[in-house]
This record gives sequence, structure tokens and C-alpha cells, in this order.
Amino acid sequence: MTPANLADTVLSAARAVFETRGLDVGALPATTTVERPRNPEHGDYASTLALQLGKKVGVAPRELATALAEELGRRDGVKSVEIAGPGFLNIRLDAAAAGVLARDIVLAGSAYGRTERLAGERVNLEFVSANPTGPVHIGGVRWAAVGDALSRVLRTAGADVGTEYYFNDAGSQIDRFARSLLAAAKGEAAPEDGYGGAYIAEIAADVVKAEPEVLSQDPEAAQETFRRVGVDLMFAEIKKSLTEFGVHFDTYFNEKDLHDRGELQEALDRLREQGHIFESDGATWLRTTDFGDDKDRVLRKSDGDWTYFAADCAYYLDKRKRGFERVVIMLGADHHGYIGRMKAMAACFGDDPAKNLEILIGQMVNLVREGEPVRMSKRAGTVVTLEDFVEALGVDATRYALARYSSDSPIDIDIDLWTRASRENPVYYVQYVAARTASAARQAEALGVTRGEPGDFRADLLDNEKDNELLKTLGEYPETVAFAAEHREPHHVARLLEKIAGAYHRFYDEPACRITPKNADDPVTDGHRARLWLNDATRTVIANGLALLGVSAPERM
RNA sequence: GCGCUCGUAGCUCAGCGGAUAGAGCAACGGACUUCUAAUCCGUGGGUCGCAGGUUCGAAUCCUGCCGGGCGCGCCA
Repeated sequence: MTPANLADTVLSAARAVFETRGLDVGALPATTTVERPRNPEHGDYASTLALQLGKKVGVAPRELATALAEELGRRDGVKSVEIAGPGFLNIRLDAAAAGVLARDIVLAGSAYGRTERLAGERVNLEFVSANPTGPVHIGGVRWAAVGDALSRVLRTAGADVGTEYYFNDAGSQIDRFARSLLAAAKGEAAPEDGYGGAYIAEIAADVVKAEPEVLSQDPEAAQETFRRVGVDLMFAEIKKSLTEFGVHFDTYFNEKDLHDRGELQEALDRLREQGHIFESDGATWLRTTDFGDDKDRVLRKSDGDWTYFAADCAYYLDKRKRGFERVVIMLGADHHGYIGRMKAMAACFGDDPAKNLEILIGQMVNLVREGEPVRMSKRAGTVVTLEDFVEALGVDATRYALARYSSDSPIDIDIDLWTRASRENPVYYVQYVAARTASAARQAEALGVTRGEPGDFRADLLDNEKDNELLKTLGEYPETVAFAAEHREPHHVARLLEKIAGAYHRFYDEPACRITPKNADDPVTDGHRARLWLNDATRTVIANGLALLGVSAPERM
């Protein structure tokens, strides 16, 4: 019995109680959940349904709880129901009912954890979105890890997700990049407002290699060559490092396309139809203050040029036209000032800014060595890059370290901690469970312990406290993934994996919970076989969870 | 000044409407002829920044204040 099954059972028991007592069945919620009490004395699961409904239907919560407890206690798999406090229902399950979860998980395999919670939702997830003027740096790295994990979490919860990387290879930043390349190729110092760092010289040299005649072109043509070829090389490098990091995007969207297709004008027209456009000082403005922004925003400057914000509007409209009703944009903390205007812009289009546009803000990340933030990159000069991260920690530890914290928290990633092979390092702690379950399974195979047919599985033998704790923790997985998806917070998945890891290690250390006989000549029992199911179920959940985070689940360590 | 965000154990952080607030680290003490000790067990440690409010119930939601970070261009 999964927590979701139990919750359904609680709800159906409540319906039965309501019917026999003539209470308003309409007051019942469509779904309910059970939670795991902190205090083990409070049973395996607790329901607060009586508490929530008592007032609604005019029955004392305690009285309602009593009737509910009696009805629920008659259901299959429910061992006991106690009433506590103002009307909590503390539920205990039969060992057999709890234990079948191990088999269910193994049989579900990689599908365990999937739900329909977000079924039918089309979500566009935009993250990283760095312009091709340099390597992906520290803020982008956080979003690469968190955004990619979130996309997988959303899909697992049933959403239809498109991931997207937005870039611009035409603006003034790119001109600075091109001038910097040209200067580097000529052996001159970087321009005043240009880009520094060794990578500029590397890219410049690569451009010269690809276009040997470039330096004999006139300066304007040369700069254009450096721009065109340099952007290609830089972007290829960004994609390569993201690919090595395990991150790929469904769509790489170039701002230029918005201009070429006239989408900025289209967005302006649309906003004008909605009545939020005005002209002032020769410029064209969007009256975002109608929807809570601090000030109105210019879309088209008095010199006729479009603003960056105008492109943002067009891009948003483009995503909406592609059928995404949830546009999610992940930005660094330094961009949080955009939230107001972006939300207002969505409202100006006639959308619901609370539903159609979500802006997630990621706080700062520091890579720390010996207590001091690492500030400089070998290649990029002033910033720490994705390569620096991977070089220092490896892909698994980098992804896990970044995905295990709430994006709201500024974090310091300590190189020494995250490369340590011990309990202190969460990624090793979790990965060790993957290795340990695999090792235990190999050992079982060598000693002739097999799970046997699903029908022969003896769930009732998983009656040790450690079995029960591990089962309950594994049972939390689908709800945790769904919760993480709804809240756009993949770190909950990592935290649950750590909890599962703890429960597994304690199970493993319990002499009563052995998967194989202690001595080679001892007989193999149904208990060993039942625990092999539980061992394999754990491996399944750990592997599924790590896959959501883009981290490997090694068979051996 | 306005806005966003954070404030939970000595440190790094979970918990975000449920019961006596948790984990790791750090301190101290235990368990290896191992189904991998890369593990486990135990002990101590807290006015959940402060003050009100909503609620049967608040670390969690609302308001105000205090403190830290960040942002407030016809830049991109």
C-alpha cells in the first residue's frame, strides 16, 4: 500500500461515514494526503482530514475522527487507527500491506515516481541563456544544474515541458566581443570595454586558423569575420560544456529571429490593441505601471531602435503562441528587478501573470576553497566557469551540490567537502547506496538468493522496524517528486534521497535484515528473498532520483 | 527612498498550515574475522530576528519593525 492508496482509502472511509450520518458529501475534498508523523509513536501515517472537515460540516473534529477511525479500521491493510489531540488519525499498516510496496517499486522500475499531477500542463522552461561572449559562468552553472533537474522533475510529474536557451548574437555585447577578438589577434591590449581572459586569445587564434586571411581584411570586415566565426566557436564551446554537463535544450532560440520575423512589431501591435501603449518624448512606451511596475517601460526608443525589453515582450508572446501556458524563466538574483516589469508585461497582454509567467530567482553561488571564495578562472579571468566547477568537483558532485539547495539560498560550495569520500559529502553518501545495493544484489546472486516470482513474495516478512522505516521512506518518493514539480524546487528530491540513504544504511546494518545468509551453509529463507526485493526497490528509487538530478548511480565505488 | 529576497543549533542548511522544530559538520563516547565501516549507534546543543494579527493549530500565511544581500537606465 502506497501513501497515495492509503489517502484514497481514508477519503473513501470518510465518504462512507458522511453517507451513513447524512452529512454533506460535497464538503469532501477531491483528494487528500496522509503524512508521515515525526514521532514514531504516532503511527506510520497520519491524516488531518477530520480536523479539516469538522468545522465545515458542523461536527466536532474529535467526534468525526472517532467515526472515521472506526470505519477506516475495517479496511484491508489497516492495522490500527488511533485518535490523538484535536482529531488526528494515527494509522498503522499491516506489515504485509506496507511490504508489497517493495515489489511494486521493483516491477515499476524507472516508472516508479511518475504521477499525473501536472498532466496536461505545457511548461516552457528557460534557463542559462548566456550570450555567446564567453564561457558559461557561475550563475549559469547553478541554473544549468537546477533547471535541467527541474525539467526532468516536471516531466516525471506529467507535464509537457520544453526547455529553452535564449541568446543574442547581434547586440553591442557581441560587438565588444568581436573587437576584443580582433585586438587579441593583432596582439593588442583588450579594448577599454572589452572582454578579458585567456579564452579571448584562444578563440581569436581559432578564428585566424579557420579564416587565415582575416587579418589582411579591412578593419570593419575583419571585425565582422571575428564576430561571425567567433560567435560560432564560442557557442559551440558553450554547447559542448553543457553537453558534457549532461544538459541539453530542446530549443536554442536566437533573439535575431524575433526581429527577422517582425515579432517585435507584432507584440507592440498586440499590446496597443490591449490599450497599454502610449507615445512620449518621441518614444513608444508600455504602461506597465497599470499592473504594479515601478515605472513605465520604453519599447521603442526615440531613435527608432527597439529596446531589449521589447524583445522580451516579443519572446514571451512567441512562447505563448507556441502553446505554452506556463512560461517559466530562471534568472540570477541580479536580475530580480525584472520581475515587476515582466509580470506587468504579461498582464498587459491580457494574461494572468500569476499563472502564465513564473520568474524563478537563483541566489548567488560561490565556489570555496579553504574557506575563501574562488573568484578567478584560469581561462575566463574574472569569473568562475562551468569548466572550473567540473574540473574541481566532477560532474556528479557539481550537479548534486547545486541541485540540493533551495535556489532561494545563497550557497558556498566547498571544494574540499564535495570531493571527500565520506558521509559528510551528500553525493557520496547517496551514491554509496547505489553501489551498496548493487553489491548486495551481486552477493545475493552469488549465493543463490533470488527474488523469485512476484507472486511468491512474502511481504509480511518485512516486519522489522528498519524494513518498515525504509519502506515508508521509499513510499514518499512519488509525492516528493510531484511536490518538487509543483513548487519548482528540485532540491526536495535530493533531500529525500539522503533520507532514503540513511534508512537503507540502517536497514543494511541491522543483523535481522540480512539479504543473504550469515554463513555460507545457512539456508536461504523467504526472509532473505523478501529483503532482496526491498534492496532492489531501494536501488530503483535511488537510481530514479539521481537520474532526475542528472547524477550517475554507480554499481561499484 | 521604492522593490525583491533572506534571517531556524557554534557552522552549512532542510522543514513553508499540523503534534515534543530536524540533518550533516564541529565536540565527546561506542560498533569492523563486513551481504563494501565510503557505514552505523549514543550524548550534549534552539526565545525558528522582534512585535502584533488570522487559525482548532504558525518556523510556515498576513502586517509592521530590525538586520544582511541584491536591484531600481530611451544599457544589453
